[in-house]
Amino acid sequence: MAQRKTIKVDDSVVSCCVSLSTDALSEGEAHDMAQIFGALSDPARLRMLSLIASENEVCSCALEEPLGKSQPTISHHTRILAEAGLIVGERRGRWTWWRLAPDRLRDVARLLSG
Amino acid sequence: MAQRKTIKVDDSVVSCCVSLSTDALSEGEAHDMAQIFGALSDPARLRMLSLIASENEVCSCALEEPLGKSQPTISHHTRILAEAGLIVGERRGRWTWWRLAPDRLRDVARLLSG
DNA sequence: TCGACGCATTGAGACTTGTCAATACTAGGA
DNA sequence: TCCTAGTATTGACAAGTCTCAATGCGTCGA
Repeated sequence: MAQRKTIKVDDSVVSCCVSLSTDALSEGEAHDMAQIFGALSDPARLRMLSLIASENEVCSCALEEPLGKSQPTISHHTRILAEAGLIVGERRGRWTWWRLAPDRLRDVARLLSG
Repeated sequence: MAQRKTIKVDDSVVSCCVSLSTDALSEGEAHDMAQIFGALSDPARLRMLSLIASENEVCSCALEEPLGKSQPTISHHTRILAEAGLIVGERRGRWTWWRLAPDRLRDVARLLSG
């Protein structure tokens, strides 16, 4: 089995070298990757990501109307995306602004194609 | 809103042009993408994919022992991966052989980094 | 200090998912 | 035609997820 380095970011494996197609994943690596893909496995969250990506930076309050979800639901989803390291929130006064975690999607993409 | 073409493969959106970071996803696109990521959101399925990728072609019977799951569970997971278009099964005699759907992971990767 | 506003958390209900025992299906060999 | 072996399907249960109403927590302006 080839030697392999992994990088832990926000308590989840992102990879410089981890890939599906090299050799068998450990249980731990599989668990961490599954969490990231789980965050991407909900239509509402994908649309949120898409909105944030296209606007560069979005206030939580600006997500309720286009998604048609209640405020607690939006908060729930932003939390899941943030815990997966996909978005980053910054509180400015009363508002929380969300933006994509830089290069994070690219890292995940590398897991698949690497 | 920019014009955009999509390709349907196995009843799910894979993209030549769909991307998270262009403009807002429709509900339909988000649903289809969520199905693919949902297939990737289970540790057992990720390890299955990894095993298949590293062996090039794997018999169903060769997945039970390394994953420590029962035969019906293995069958359940292979079905989900196949329905997401990530693996392809071929029956030869009594055995079913699984391999990665060519370039499918790369297509999904492009959804994220495109 | 108080009220209003934006967001987070809690609790509950409906729904989905992962798992396995039991059973059915299908192909090969005797 | 049987019997056996590899898979697929069904049914059931536990665990997890999505959603929203109600409530709590900070922050700003008056």
